[in-house]
Amino acid sequence: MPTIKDVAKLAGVSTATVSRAMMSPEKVSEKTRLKVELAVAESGFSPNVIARNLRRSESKTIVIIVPDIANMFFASIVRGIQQVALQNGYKVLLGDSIHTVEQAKVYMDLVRSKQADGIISLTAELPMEIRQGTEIPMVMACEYFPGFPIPTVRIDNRGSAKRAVDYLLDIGHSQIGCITGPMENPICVDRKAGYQDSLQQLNIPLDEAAFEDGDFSFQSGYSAFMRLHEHYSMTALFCFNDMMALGAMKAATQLGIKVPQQLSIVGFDDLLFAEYTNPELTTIRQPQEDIGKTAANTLMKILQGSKASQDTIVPTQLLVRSSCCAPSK
Amino acid sequence: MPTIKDVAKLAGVSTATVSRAMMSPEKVSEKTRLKVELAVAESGFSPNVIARNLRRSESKTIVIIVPDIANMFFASIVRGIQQVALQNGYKVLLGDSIHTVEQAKVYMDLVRSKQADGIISLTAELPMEIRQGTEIPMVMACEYFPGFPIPTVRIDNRGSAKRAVDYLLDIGHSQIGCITGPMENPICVDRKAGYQDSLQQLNIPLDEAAFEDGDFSFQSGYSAFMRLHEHYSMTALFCFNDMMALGAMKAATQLGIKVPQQLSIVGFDDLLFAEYTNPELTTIRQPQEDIGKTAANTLMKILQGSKASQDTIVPTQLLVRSSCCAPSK
DNA sequence: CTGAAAGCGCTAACAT
DNA sequence: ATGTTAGCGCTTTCAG
Repeated sequence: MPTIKDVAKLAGVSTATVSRAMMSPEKVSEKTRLKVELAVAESGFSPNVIARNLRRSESKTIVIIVPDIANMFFASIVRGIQQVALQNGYKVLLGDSIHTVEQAKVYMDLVRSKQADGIISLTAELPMEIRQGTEIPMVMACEYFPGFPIPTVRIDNRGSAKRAVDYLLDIGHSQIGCITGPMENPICVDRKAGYQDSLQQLNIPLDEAAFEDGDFSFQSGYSAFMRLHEHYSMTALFCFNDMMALGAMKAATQLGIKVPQQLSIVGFDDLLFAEYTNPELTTIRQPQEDIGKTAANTLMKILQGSKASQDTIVPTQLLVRSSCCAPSK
Repeated sequence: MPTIKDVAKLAGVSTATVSRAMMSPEKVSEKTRLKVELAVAESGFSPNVIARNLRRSESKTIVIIVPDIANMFFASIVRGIQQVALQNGYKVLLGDSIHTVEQAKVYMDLVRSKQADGIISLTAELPMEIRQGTEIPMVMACEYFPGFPIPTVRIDNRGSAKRAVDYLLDIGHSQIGCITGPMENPICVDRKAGYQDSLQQLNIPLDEAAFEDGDFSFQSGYSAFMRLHEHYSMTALFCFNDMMALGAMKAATQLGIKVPQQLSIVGFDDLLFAEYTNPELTTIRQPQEDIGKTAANTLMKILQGSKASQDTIVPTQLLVRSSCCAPSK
């Protein structure tokens, strides 16, 4: 591989001039710029970015931490991030933390060791160190943790959940089961509060038996419904994500419960497959790609040195499809 | 951030000794090693990996090129790759080529510019340059391109497709529609050949009307079925992937066609959701995580300088679920 | 507008 | 076993 020295020799100029011709062409005379360009082409030179990064002490790379790369929810967010990162000349490293803070730490260390400039975390399962403020440029998307002094991009989880349950109430349900996510997770606490807000406004008593925990996977939705069905009688079900909703739908079908005639189901996220389920899934749409883009833009600003970056709340939307109907009398 | 110099000063040794203490502890006396470790801890030193990489001219990073990050098929493969990469001390960069060779080239250039050591490509949409052998350490997974001198890890597409269609014939079908992928793609050509092999062995005449092209997306499966249904009468359908199968299933349901009673459907891939569709999808299982691991292992060997790396074919499996039954008479 | 020279932080001969 | 020294390839003052 040719280096900048080779190009300089070939063009009959100094390495400094070659560097300038590439980095800031306006600082170089038209004539020499052309000489350099020619030499670059002729030699097939491609700058060693590692050397450049060392010199400028930046890596032009950001890291995305996802808790589970197999969870389809993150794909579009990643794509959104990738888009604006690339536009800004950044590469994107994807790190799967497998729901462990140890792995998350490994990825955060990439910044310390100068392999990355900043982090976008799609999980709140992060080392506690960051509680007392971290020097690491970082933004969190979707999830958050009260007390973490980190800019976040997310939705109004409480309001969105209320919206979903309001809809079920509107069409006549009052026995509404709920499959939650892991309740250590603040967004799950919020969604549960939203569910409760909704019932309370109609003075419907809360029943702890209406809840079963899942972990956001298909499988957990399936088994949570099986448990729930044992001890709670319902005409509708609200699930904290689409994957669990699909799992629950399968369980119901297997038990001979007709959806939506005997059981209405509402999901959360609006994954790609949500309109291809049978019946099609009514759900709360999170603008995944937007969330990714916004998070990336926020990080870009931080990397450019702007301090005061706020949390942003992006809007959601209830998508009414055919997995719900009025309860049969 | 403290540098190796600071640590050296603190420990009262030379920078070389600090470096040795970290890289090859056995070359350093017990006593000084402890001094160094202490100094490292006290200063909070974390080595600048960029500098190290420059010096050693390697980046300990590999790049995965995926044609479409939103296609769920790739998630588990990526996870498999990530696992063995991490075990071998490599980071993983994920690049979405959005089905363009230009973007793919951008990612391949990361190797030239020393930002990455090697590539695993999950797409065959690559610059033609690599036809005449490339110096870039690279392996291809799932897809391949005849004439590319690159080690590949993939399945027997032709045999697997035949297997799927054989099954449909076995249970009594003979009018079998087929939703293919883009036919420029060699694996699609193979799968189509497998379909034909299957019919030919029973001397069933081939009918070009049985085919419609899709692009592997839900949406394309839906619309391909709508078109196919116009001009071809069938009792069974073979789709080149699960996402299209689900799209087709939705289209059939919408047309009032009962699955499987009036239409049996077989997919391909065994995505996570395949056993949560309604009815559950019979499909060809690709061992996605294994494919990823094998590809990564192959690349690791290449990076360690071993030349003769062969193509590997990993086995598939027909998973019989409830989306198929004998045709009604 | 251009060149000379000084490093970025680290590792690896080569000495001792 | 440890220290000295010379870069890896690039950017960026500082002079001219």
